[in-house]
Amino acid sequence: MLKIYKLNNKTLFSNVEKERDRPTKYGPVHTWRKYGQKEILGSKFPRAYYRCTHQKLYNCPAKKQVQRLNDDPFTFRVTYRGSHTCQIYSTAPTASAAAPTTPVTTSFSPDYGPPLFDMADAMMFGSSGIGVNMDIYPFNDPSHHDDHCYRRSEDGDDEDK
DNA sequence: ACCATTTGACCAGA
DNA sequence: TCTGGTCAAATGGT
Repeated sequence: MLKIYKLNNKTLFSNVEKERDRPTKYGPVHTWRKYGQKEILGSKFPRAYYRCTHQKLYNCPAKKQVQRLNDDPFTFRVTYRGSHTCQIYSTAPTASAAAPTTPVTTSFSPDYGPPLFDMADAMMFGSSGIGVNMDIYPFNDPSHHDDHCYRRSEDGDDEDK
């Protein structure tokens, strides 16, 4: 699953930050823990690696990586890998044991609010010059074909060494 | 004190 | 061996 996010200056960064852990009416939001960052050949900006915060509790394999574009520093590619075994995206059997207090009633609907907290992570890539005030414009990128930089982006939970 | 981030090291695949 | 992905100790924030 690949998403493209774009920044604009409207929303305060602090707002984005607060959005991070706040559950919405759509259900609890997934939170990510950063576990690595790498310089990528041919990319001006490093790529950051995240995984589900509650991996330990739920054994959730969900991961994502955030890559800022070379030509457009306001645009980020966020590649999601794996599927959550916890909470709303859950399709895995272990979800029942995983979400004791969280009824999995909400499905991932198109009108699900933009995961702003993603940008909080993304903006940490040397946002110098951009300023603190920005807004986020996430949108799916169905017509994205050049996956040469990426391995499979389907949720089939590819190789996990 | 607990938990997330940082950062270089380490590892595996091409 | 090079590159991308992950680990884990140290660090910082709450």
